[in-house]
Amino acid sequence: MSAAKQARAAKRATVIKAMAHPSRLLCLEALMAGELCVADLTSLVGADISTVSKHLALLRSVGLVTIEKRGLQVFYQIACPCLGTFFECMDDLASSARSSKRRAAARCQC
Amino acid sequence: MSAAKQARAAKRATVIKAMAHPSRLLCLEALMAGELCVADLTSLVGADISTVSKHLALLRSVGLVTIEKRGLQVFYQIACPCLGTFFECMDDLASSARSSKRRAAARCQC
DNA sequence: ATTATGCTTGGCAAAATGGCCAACTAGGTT
DNA sequence: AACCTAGTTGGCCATTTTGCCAAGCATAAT
Repeated sequence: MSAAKQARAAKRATVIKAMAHPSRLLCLEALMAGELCVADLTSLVGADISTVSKHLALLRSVGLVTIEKRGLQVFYQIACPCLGTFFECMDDLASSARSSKRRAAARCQC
Repeated sequence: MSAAKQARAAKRATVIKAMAHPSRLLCLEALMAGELCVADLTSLVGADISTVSKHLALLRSVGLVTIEKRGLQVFYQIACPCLGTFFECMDDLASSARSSKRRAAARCQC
């Protein structure tokens, strides 16, 4: 029983950890408007292309994005359309951190 | 423009990173059924109480939970009711990782 | 065939995280 | 006052994460 819950928590953590980085969130956000290749995402993030490639590989390994190779390029695409709503909810939390219970709850309208 | 997006991504990452650990997810999940004190959560997680206390402090620092002190105990409470839906979505992703785009998208119904 | 382009992978150093023990604080009890 | 009881905080070490460079790989162009 508890073992099953811990296993589930571990799986969830794997996916959530994959999102838990500014560069990776930036990529996810950009991809929500449509697919982009690695070069596009690299200029967006502003890091070395190898770094961005590894970030994307991580997102892909947990299923948050999928790829499609066309010619020399690799296009990354969002696999989970629900992220938008969730991100807005995170924004609300971020701006009401450490506030009273009532205020935080009021802001969260998911 | 891009600076604003990066700032937003950083804030989001702070909140999401706070969730990105099995023990913290276990706590959040348990708290969704109602408030619990640190001792309760500690036996649930199965780690040292000091470790759990630090996990909870982190969740609180980003506004995911709030506290209420009563007597000697500190009761932790969920601040963001939307987490349930999101977690289910993560479960779907976790079980369809590395699958084709079509399958992954089909499973995500958020 | 050679070269170029787009991306991935290996390796390494710096930084951040996680977990335990020990020490401390705040609120109750005797 | 002395003593519990419930949590928090500091310190330390082990592990993980992050990011750059260099090297490798696959596809396309010349």
